[in-house]
Amino acid sequence: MKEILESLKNKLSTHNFKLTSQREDILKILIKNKNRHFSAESLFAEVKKINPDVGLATIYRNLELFCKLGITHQLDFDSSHKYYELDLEGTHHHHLICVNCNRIIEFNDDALEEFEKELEKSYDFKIADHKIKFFGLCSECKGLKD
Amino acid sequence: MKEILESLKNKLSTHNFKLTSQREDILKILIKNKNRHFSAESLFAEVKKINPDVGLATIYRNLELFCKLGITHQLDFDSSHKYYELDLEGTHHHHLICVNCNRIIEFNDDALEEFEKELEKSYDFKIADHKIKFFGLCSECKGLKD
DNA sequence: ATCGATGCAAACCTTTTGCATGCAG
DNA sequence: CTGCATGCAAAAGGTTTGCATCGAT
Repeated sequence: MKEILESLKNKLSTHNFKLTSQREDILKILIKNKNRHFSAESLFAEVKKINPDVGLATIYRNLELFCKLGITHQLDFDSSHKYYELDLEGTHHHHLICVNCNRIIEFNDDALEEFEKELEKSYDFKIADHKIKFFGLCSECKGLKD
Repeated sequence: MKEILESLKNKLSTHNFKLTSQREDILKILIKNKNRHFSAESLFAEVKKINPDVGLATIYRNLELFCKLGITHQLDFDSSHKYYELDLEGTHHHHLICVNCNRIIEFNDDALEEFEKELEKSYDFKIADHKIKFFGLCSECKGLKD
């Protein structure tokens, strides 16, 4: 935990960005909630609990900065809000989204690689990244709908 | 072409929605550009060429209606605009998006079914739908980057 | 004739930006 | 000290809504 924060702070100073208390507070919240998907607004609410004086614009500006530095990345579950997620190594994953309770389950994509290779051949396309979401009913909601 | 329009108009009247000239104009544009992805604004521009008096609010209201009726569906390529696409049977597909020239190539997903079945087993999740996008370089841009 | 559909403009919501002040380096 | 970062408020951009009018049934 501590060492994640240190390495991210390090990434900031390496790129000559200042280590402000706001940036540290935002990083702390992101790290503490590794697998949560934050909107700017919801992150703002969390950071305010630590530092009531933070401004929403600071959240937006730093989320943009963090995405550029690869500290976070942007998700697009819906097209009226932007969502962000901490981008730790070895956590590349995708989402199963329950359409009933909105729970989001993450999964890895090892099995996808083969499919990608075939796609690249068929369409003469070099794949660099992907975004994959499955929608349906999670184990609990499946039961309820029977 | 003609018969697609008729069947969609039929879907409207079946559900007791009125066949206004605006709705017909919107459908005509969508059908004529089957494989284009429209923002409300770009669809508005096209419809205006046929009917200069149409209002943007009408475009929004009807795109929402058409999505409810399954005539169109919403895409989320980026989270600051909503994009829409005609939803014809047998055209379920996904997208290869070139990060260099923004070209969008569509592909079918037959090979994906097996992967889905495994996911359902592993996570005890009933998959109903999916959204899949691959990002990379298309055949032309691949060459340029060599 | 009725009530849903439309056009316009205003409202809304999320995100971005300008500017004066604050603070890390 | 210097210039980047911040907070605030205003602006921007996309979408939705209220209201009077229009027009399909």
